[in-house]
Amino acid sequence: MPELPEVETVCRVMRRALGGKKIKDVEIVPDTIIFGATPPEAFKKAMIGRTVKNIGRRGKTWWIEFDQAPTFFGHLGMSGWIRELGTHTTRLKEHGDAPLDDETGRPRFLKMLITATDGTRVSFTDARRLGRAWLSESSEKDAKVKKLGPDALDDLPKGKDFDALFIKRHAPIKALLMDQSILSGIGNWVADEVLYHAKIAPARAASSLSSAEFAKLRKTILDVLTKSVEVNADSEQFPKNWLFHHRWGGSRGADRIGKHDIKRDTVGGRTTAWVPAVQK
DNA sequence: CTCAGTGTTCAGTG
DNA sequence: TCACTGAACACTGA
Repeated sequence: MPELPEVETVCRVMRRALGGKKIKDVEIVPDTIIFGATPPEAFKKAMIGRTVKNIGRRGKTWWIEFDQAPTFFGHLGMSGWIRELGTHTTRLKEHGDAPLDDETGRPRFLKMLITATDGTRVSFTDARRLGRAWLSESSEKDAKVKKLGPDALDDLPKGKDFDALFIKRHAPIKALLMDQSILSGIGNWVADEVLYHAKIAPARAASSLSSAEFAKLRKTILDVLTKSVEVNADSEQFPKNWLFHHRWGGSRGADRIGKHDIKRDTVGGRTTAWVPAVQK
């Protein structure tokens, strides 16, 4: 269930597994929800025999660029995951990754399997089928990528440019942080984590933030994203003082962080964990 | 059996 | 048209 840190992590996995390699085979499990109207043959034609030139990402959307157009794009939705087969992964459940099927030895919920000429295999799994995959000429021309705001980690606006993204908006700051057309990559848990450390209540109208709060917010976005990418989005390695460790622990709202109560509300249409004693 | 869930999109409202 | 809200989507696991 990926946000920017998880997507960046799987991009690094793909880079290591497939970078510079030629694709020998692509298997598609037909699924008109995930692949839309594009037939399996079109994906195979675009990828088999091609050499991987670059793995790219903007927000939660990623792509594999070859020595020849088109480029293959993907979005992991709520439950998609990518892994290199034959390697260990320690984060199966928390990332919605799929265990191996006992009978076939292949991942459950397999949607796509890419094999390089050296035998390396990379799988794309998605239990809930909210993920998407498509072909497009290039990342510069792709309609979906064009709609994304700047990447929240690699291209975060500075100073007044950052403030300007929010300052005239009256929606809750959390809802705007999760709006992919403003900044791309922040989802539900990152937004909660960031607002907790920035000491800003999630339901605050964006326009009510002071310039000092905007500065704090920007720095906190960078800190949370940088740290979580640094540990390959492995939440067990997130700092002890992160809200993440508590957010799903007590779903009845009885959970505490330090000496403060964690409250659960719906903000921006999503379950929100926050700490009223800290966030104002 | 019921419900929540690390996301996006679209219909409806003002 | 824009800003915003809430429901729908699909399916597993608790």
